[in-house]
Amino acid sequence: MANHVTMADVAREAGVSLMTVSRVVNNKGEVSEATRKRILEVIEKLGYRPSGIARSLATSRTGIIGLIVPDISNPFFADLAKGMEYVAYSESYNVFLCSTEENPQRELRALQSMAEYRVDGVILCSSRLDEKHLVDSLGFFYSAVLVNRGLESEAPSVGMVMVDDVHGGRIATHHLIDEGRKKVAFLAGPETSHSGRRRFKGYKDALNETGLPYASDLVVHCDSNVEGGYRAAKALLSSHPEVEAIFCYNDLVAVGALRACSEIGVSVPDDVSIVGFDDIMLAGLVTPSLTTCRIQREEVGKRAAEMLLEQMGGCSGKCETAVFTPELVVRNSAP
Amino acid sequence: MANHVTMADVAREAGVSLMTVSRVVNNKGEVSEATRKRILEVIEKLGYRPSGIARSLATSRTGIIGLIVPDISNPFFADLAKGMEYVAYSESYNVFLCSTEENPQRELRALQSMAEYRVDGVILCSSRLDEKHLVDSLGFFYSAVLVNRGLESEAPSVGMVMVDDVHGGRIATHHLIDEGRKKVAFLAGPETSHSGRRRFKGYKDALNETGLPYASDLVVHCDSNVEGGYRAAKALLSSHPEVEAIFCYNDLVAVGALRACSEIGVSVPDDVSIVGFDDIMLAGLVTPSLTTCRIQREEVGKRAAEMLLEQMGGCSGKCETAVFTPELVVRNSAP
DNA sequence: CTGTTAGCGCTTTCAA
DNA sequence: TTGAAAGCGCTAACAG
Repeated sequence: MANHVTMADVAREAGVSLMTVSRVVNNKGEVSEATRKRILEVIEKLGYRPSGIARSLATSRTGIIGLIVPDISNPFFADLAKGMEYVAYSESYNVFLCSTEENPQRELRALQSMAEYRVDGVILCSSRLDEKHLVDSLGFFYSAVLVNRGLESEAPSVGMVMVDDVHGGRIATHHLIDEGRKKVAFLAGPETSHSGRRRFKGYKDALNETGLPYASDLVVHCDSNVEGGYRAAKALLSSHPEVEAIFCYNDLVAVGALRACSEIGVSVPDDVSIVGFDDIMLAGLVTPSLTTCRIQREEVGKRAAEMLLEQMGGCSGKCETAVFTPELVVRNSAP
Repeated sequence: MANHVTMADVAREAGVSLMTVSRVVNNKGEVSEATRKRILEVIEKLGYRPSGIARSLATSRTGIIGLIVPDISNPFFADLAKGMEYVAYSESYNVFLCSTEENPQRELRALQSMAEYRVDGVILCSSRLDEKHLVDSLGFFYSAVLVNRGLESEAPSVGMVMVDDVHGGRIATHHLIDEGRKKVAFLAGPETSHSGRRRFKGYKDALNETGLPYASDLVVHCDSNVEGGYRAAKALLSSHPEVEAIFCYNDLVAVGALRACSEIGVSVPDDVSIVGFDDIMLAGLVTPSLTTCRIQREEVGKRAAEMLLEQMGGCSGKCETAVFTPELVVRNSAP
């Protein structure tokens, strides 16, 4: 059962004014020890809980940071969230997390409801929205940080934490080519993914730099999970058995590709070598273990939170950008 | 930049009263087409967003459901959250997710902040709180559903969704014993875990039923993740090399045990066989693949949300309990 | 040290 | 079909 005890009830019961109770509740201003103690007792006795809603309305501060991710069951985002929450909690903010199932509609709705709820700031990860919707939505927040999603237009007080996906795509693809593989495919993840596009650019750059031809039918979009990678790899390998290597959008997709290979009797890394992206825990656990591009996910999350807190703290003008560089982790799927 | 456009601004600009704007915003009550259109235009032009805070204060409804889990990076809870959110969103509730890092203090804080924010209902998963703190905290909510955590005392309007862990522990342990293993250890997970205690009961029941002796030094607590399982298994196997089988608190722990075995040259399942719990995706992906007890996680999440919505809907008295029965999935780690 | 007076932005009566 | 008044529970800014 919920409580309907209000501050007024406490004040009446304790025989003081609202303000005195408020001071005690917020540890603000001078209150004599005697009354403080009495009020505390009444609060306890009545089971009073202050209303965050009312307080927020009065102060126009919620103490809440919104965090929006495409899919919380992707360890990449779960780890990011962990880093971000760590910082937020240590500054006594609470975190309002929404997972949008890779669905731009849901993303829009999450953004909207956070705007309506007047969160103090929002961290938006790997947004799948187009530039216009994104900029419009961001306009409703005092401060915001974008993770892994650039902005073409100038947006005021929007921080950015980026991963150098182009670089990641390059080194991953180069690694495959250095092994002597000529036919390198790319399982590109969701079409809406901006990091996917940048990884694709890195992939193409590497092909160019080594004089290998680019073949658009070796690039296949897929869902950003094991199932998506499995399906895409199966289709790809059956229509293009000449493929010698696959660069995957992320580790989940790569694990799916691994399964597909094992199922159709293609040996990894002998017949086909595979590189993933992210270096989630799973990457080191599958057989063969996955060569991948490591991203310091918790650090990315922490940095995003710090940036947001700085922004909320004051100087709202500055629009910082932090960049994390992925590094290649060589394991057995592409030695 | 945030907006400070209020309903009053819209009313003034449109030359109508507050109420008329409110009616348009909420699609409630009769408003002439002409004024409705005009108001909508002004809203668009001014970039007005209603304040959820103010609305909640006036209506004492937030449209938010709180979800608290010990660790969102555990796929078990991520999947649960997915199922739960699916139902919540389809009823146009928003979900406020908090991950407590297995820390009872943080759990208490999450509960408290959700109570202060007057969420319409809360779903609390695998609570690590003791009975008293738990019952006290629950008292602040209109409605609540507990997942995977029983309550000894009677609590009004608290629904429960349980997994039959005792059964799971029994069948897992029996499976190991049926293979001919006599020395069966249990990696028990966190001491604070209630499902761990129930799985332990199942484990002991199975030993009893087959006349095997129970040895307390074959039961080791550990963190609920791969690292925890790895460490515990390593310690266990070095002090008790006679162990022939390990039942693990969950799949993450089991995967850690798998790694430990492989590292110290113990073959699974030849020397030691291993059974996990949950059947997360990872279970089918590691080598050897994991025998485990499957829990229909998304279904559990959905059921919890449905139960909460029913409770919020009306008849606050009834205190339902749903039980899900885990089933054994036999793979290679314990054939 | 304590209390009073105004709101915060919205919705809920009730009236026009 | 529209509006005015009151209040949701709290805090800011002054008084005393």
